[in-house]
Amino acid sequence: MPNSSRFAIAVHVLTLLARYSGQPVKSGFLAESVNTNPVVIRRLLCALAQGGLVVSQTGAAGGTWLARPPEQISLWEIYRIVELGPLFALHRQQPNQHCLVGRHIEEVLSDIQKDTETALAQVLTQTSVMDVARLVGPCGMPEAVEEFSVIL
Amino acid sequence: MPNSSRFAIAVHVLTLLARYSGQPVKSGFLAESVNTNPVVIRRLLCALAQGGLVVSQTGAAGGTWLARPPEQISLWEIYRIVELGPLFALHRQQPNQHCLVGRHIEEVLSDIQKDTETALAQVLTQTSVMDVARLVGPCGMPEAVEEFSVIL
DNA sequence: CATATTCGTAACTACTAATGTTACAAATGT
DNA sequence: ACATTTGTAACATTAGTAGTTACGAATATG
Repeated sequence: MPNSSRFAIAVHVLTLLARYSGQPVKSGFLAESVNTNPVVIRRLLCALAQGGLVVSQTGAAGGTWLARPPEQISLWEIYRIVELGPLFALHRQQPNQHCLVGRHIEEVLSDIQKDTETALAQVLTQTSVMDVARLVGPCGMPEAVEEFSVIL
Repeated sequence: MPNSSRFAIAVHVLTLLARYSGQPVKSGFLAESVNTNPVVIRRLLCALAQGGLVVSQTGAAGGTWLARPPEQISLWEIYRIVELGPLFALHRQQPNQHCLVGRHIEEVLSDIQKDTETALAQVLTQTSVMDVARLVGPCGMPEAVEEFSVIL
């Protein structure tokens, strides 16, 4: 089973930021929508900030917003930032170097790893955060951040 | 990204079986090449046998061999059998259904999941076990299974 | 038929990664 | 000043992977 759900959460969070663009959104609000702990969200936002996708501000009236227009943020960028490591792992222990297969299998697999990564990149590059925001529902209605906690 | 090295090990093992085709190969021999425990190999072979890629026989002079010519076994088949689950995970907890994004994000991500899986399949389908066996080294030299442990 | 060999599988341990949780310092608007 | 929010450390929990031992079942060979 695949490991982290960070990519899914990151897309979710960035989609929210796109829909509430212009306002600083708080980690607690995002956590409510994702249904997790605010610290989990802040950890993720920290990585996204270092990746240049969002900007955060501390203090009262602080929060996080997109660093760029959502049309210019592709899912591939998000994936690269939050999902460390390749699509499948190579050998944990080095294979037996006295065996012809053991001596060369890692390089062959490494090449295949690169091919799969390229294919994944091609797919994820085609979709932007804005695309996701539109798919989720009609965009442009500037709902207030406050409203949401009321509905909840 | 799946954290397991099962796919790498499976390709390694099947490549060995392709190179020693015709003979039943023992799990202990495969384990020596992979540099792990024979039980780990047998567990993997068990899955590959259920997936129809190999045949095993118990008892003295037993072992495992390919169920089909290696040209007819693609890496995608292997991946599907040993690497359970999609390329990236969705939310662990259900998102907040009172939020528009929370209500629809899973379906959007699920569609993207399918697209990435299709792309991965296209890449991995292009390579067969025979291709890997050839990349690893000159094929066709029917080395005896015995020789290997001597070299070791 | 008896025996040695090998697979299939259960049970247990060790290790690692992901996630949830609490706590608190630093920053910032009012 | 004070309340609020981020950034981050520390720790517990859970799940998945892999290594190991053990043993029954199957099977070739003498």
